[in-house]
Amino acid sequence: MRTRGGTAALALLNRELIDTQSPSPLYFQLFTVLNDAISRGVIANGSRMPSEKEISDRFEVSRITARRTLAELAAKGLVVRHRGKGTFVQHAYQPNPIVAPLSSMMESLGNMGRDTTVTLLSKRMDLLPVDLQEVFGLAVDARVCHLVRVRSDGGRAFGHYVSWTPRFDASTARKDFETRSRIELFKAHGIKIARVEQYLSAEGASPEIARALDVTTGKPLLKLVRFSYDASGRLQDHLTARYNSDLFSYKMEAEV
Amino acid sequence: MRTRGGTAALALLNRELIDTQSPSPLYFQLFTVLNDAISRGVIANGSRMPSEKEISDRFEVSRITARRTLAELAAKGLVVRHRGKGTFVQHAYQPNPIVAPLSSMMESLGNMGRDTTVTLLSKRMDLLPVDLQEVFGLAVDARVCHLVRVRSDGGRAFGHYVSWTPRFDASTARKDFETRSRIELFKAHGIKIARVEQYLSAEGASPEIARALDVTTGKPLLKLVRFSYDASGRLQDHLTARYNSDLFSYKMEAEV
DNA sequence: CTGCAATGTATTAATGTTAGAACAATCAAC
DNA sequence: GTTGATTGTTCTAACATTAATACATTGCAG
Repeated sequence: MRTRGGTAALALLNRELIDTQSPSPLYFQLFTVLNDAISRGVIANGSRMPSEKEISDRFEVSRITARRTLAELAAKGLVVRHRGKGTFVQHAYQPNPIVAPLSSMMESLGNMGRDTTVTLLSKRMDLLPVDLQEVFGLAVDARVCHLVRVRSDGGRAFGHYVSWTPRFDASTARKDFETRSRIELFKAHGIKIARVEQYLSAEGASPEIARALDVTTGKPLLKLVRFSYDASGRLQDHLTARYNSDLFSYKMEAEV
Repeated sequence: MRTRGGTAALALLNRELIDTQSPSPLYFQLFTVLNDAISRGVIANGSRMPSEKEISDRFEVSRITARRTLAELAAKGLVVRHRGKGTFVQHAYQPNPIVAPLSSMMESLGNMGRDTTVTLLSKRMDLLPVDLQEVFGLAVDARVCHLVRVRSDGGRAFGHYVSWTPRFDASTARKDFETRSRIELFKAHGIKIARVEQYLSAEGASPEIARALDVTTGKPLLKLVRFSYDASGRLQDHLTARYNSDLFSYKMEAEV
């Protein structure tokens, strides 16, 4: 029997990763597994993907399903397929994902010596959503500066930010929100933050955020919610950040 | 026209939350949205759910799909349905989710004055997975103490822990892993942790973990990976924790 | 009781998912 | 060239999802 070099990726694929009982289509579950493996570089660029037969054997699905999975990856441009040869990863992935220190003002520190850029998706003076009206303690008809931004590294968006800041006004130029750091902007508007409170959790990508981060709807994202208060205890800023955890994670170190 | 009190929950439901283009069935996307809202107490216990017609109008789906959504919730026991009356939430949900301080040894502090319990799902001397062999720097055939535990609060599992600890041995009683804190166990085995390194990200629930945490496969979970080193820089413990973020989140406060 | 709103039930139909099977075309190893 | 592995193509078939429509049954307000 010939051993054509084998498929290293195969060893990483496990029947336990998919669920026949889930209402989500099998081909899509498999797509998610392989897509993530490629995005994270677990299956290296240029390497051969498992064949249709290997996938169908390994995961106990029909060849049709295995085929559909690879076809979706090919449609997305992550792999190329050649009759008689096989399926190969073609994806200039980011070798090391961004690892940001988990500090109080992490968003601004997200650079970490990296050349990240911010894009302003939307800037409006808007009514607060119901759940924030209470915490801000403003009039229900108050219009508050509402920003939606995306942070990218090497052309790939990894963070999505939604913020509400009463003291920001319409006067600030769009470009300032893309080029100047958040701390600078706070200073420029006379905002002095004395205390921040942050919550970390996970959330599936809504269709809107999935579009902005170029991921599939429902993909698990790391979610950070930050409340920034001034010395008098008044809420000055509310930020909700969502991160593609294939490209970004928080790191924390401590001496014990 | 009569106004039967209306459905408060309706205001919280947004067309933007579902994606017609997603391969995931619409009824399942809607189920996820409503299930989460009930779990988090956003839709209060005892309150009326939106009717089939309200859901189908609001989300622009057929009544069949809206109906299927409510039927799934009823099958799971979260709501009860009465012909002519409507659908009502019946779920003794946890009023305040656990909010743990994000500190170095957070897992042990997860109690926070709460009465959480640990269940040991599995305890084996096992071969290390490939990706950990390198970081531990042990022989490939070394058998390492491998624990799988679940932490619950009020009968509901919120955290799933997988750990690898070379210095733990077969002698320790199962019960010790459920009753004694991790720090105590480290001490008892002569392990002195000098430095920890932690990474936070998000991950969809695998079928196995979904079962342990009683959530649907693919549900976004908060993931923490911790490396614990001794004074000589040797890795003494590796922990992967996954949290149901409906029930648990990390909190961080800082004076600036 | 009447009328409306809500859930329960049924039918038809278009489309998508999964499986099994057979065969064709391409590539590389021998 | 022969052989085996791989992807491409084409069937059939069972089942699930979603929609549109109609009608029945139950509960409640008036």
